[in-house]
Amino acid sequence: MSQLSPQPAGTSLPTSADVARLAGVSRATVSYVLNNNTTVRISDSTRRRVREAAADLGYVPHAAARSLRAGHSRTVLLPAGQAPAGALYQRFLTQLESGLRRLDYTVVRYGGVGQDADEAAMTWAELRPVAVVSPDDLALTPYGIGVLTRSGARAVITLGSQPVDGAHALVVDQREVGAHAVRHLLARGRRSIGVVVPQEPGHALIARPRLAGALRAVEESDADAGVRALPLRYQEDSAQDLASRWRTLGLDAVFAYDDEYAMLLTRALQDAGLVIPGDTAVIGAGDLMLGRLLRPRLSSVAMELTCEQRPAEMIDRLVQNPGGPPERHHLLRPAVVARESS
Amino acid sequence: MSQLSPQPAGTSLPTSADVARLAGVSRATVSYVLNNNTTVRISDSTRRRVREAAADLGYVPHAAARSLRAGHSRTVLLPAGQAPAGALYQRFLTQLESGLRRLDYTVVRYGGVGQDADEAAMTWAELRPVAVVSPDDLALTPYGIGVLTRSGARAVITLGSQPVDGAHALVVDQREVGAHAVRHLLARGRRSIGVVVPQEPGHALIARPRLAGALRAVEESDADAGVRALPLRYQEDSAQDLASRWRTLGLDAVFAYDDEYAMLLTRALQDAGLVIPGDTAVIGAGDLMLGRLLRPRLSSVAMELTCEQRPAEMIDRLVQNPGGPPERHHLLRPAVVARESS
DNA sequence: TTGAAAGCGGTACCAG
DNA sequence: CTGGTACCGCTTTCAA
Repeated sequence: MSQLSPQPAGTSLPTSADVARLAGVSRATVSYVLNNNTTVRISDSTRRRVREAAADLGYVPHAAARSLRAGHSRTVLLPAGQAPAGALYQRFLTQLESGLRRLDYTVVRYGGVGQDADEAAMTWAELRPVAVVSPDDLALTPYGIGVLTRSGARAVITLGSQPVDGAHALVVDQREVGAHAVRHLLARGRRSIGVVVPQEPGHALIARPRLAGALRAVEESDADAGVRALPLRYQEDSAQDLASRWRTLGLDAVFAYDDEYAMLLTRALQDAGLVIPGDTAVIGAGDLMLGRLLRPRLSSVAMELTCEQRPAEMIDRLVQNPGGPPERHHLLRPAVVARESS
Repeated sequence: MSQLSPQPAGTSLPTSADVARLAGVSRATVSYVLNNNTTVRISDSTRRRVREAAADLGYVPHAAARSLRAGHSRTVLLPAGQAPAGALYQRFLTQLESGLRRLDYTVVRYGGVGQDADEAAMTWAELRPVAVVSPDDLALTPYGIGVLTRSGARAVITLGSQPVDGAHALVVDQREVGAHAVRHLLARGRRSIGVVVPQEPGHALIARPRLAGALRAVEESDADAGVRALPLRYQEDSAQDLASRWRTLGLDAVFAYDDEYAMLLTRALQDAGLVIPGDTAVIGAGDLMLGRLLRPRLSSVAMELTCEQRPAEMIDRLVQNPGGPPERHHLLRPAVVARESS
């Protein structure tokens, strides 16, 4: 095995032709050897010579040339939406990414930048990705899906609350989070329920379905209960303002959007002299460790993004076996963790 | 302007030859028109015909073919390290990413997967990136830098605590965070200082330099003070365990690694009957909103990852103007926010 | 078992 | 102003 020695810091990287020349064979042979092509028999001595030549020169194949010739790449595109991703989603993406890397895909993340969804689809298509996982704040259209499909993408997958026709879907249904929270509060006998709606724009895409789910849960219940949206900014003064108006709102419970907003609001309510859960029950979402440190300990809707089949493997399957009917997989598993605050 | 109509869902994406045929011109002309090549004059009528043909066919250029011909791509590689990134770092990467996208680079994030740094460098080199920003948990070696440089990378930039010879560096010196915290505690008259060291492996790369900085700050001071490392897991029982031993440790202050660990530890100390900051001063890092909700309000080392020059623009400059001496830019701006806990 | 050669899709030179 | 054409680096028949 040749040493990885600092090559003559010459001009540019050697090509397979350079390797062939040094090994005294043809470029074809180099390709066979380095790709472990089994359909062709190469003598062991030749193999060794080629390998040594490649190592000596520090040969690195040119991915673009290879995929141009092959007609397809192993690129999976993960466009990041405009919104800064939450921790849960980040973790999911990171896992997906390393899962795909393990299956030997090249993961390309496209940073969100103001582009119309159809423009974006064309930009992505330039890379001829073998699969695309698109978050729903980019609202892929059927036209965009068509472009990507025709560009060679063997799987187009949307990730978010809304499936799109013609694409597979990893469904993250945030409505279920709101519904779980509200059902829990109703079961606890609460009837007048506030639902915090963060005013930070990045949260809108999650807040709206959570509120919708809360509303639906009340409608579906027999109880004579009501839900009210409570705008809140992630700032102490905003929370204090809301807390000071609390008694006039006549609420006996609140689903605080997530644990961070819940902690913010809880503190403000307590400072305003309200007793939790006596006067008002509070539940958050995300089941952060920090919520357990509150007094009373914060109830929360715990969430997991999981799938019976690992998403990376699912994508691999769809890529290897395209043409099937659109698949839907629900990823979000909410579960109420009842603690002291409700 | 032609409509974006659903093309005949035919076989595959058209090539520039198809566009040329439909427009009745040569492939060269198509290339000139679509790239707005200024060195060559094309009649307006031809331009229009080409543009229409391209739109009608839904033509999308093939990025691999283009960069093969060009000999280089506009790909910037952002390998993600093994460790799950913290919120600050995530935000930085996201900003960098969209900054680069705005400058028309294609950002490729490589998910961390168990590879030796030199192997990784060769894998990256296959993509012929124009720049690489490598986090320091991948410990790029001079050999790896050589491979990347010779593969056409016009800027290799390390991101982390340690600059590497031959590469530019965005230095994130976590030691300064520990130093700031400890200097603050010393100024408050504290002399026996604990430093929390999280036991979660993902935090080691940050925790170690923060501890080192804390030690250095004590050494550099005139005070007769000492620092002691306090292993802690991010679990209530671990914090309770530490708190129960607290009095035997004889500490009058603690730098709790970050605000989350600080909140965890604060709660445990208070539950154990200790008074903060009377018995023990506490300071965290990160300046989370939630820390302000604690009683006493949590002091913290606020951090910002900034640079007089936006990192994306800096990379662009290095790419356009390579060959200069290695640059070092310090990104981390720590600043103590003294509240009630210290 | 190996080599020669034809492209993959674009770009850019040079001739017309 | 436009068309023909060589070539970027690699894979893959087809012949030898």
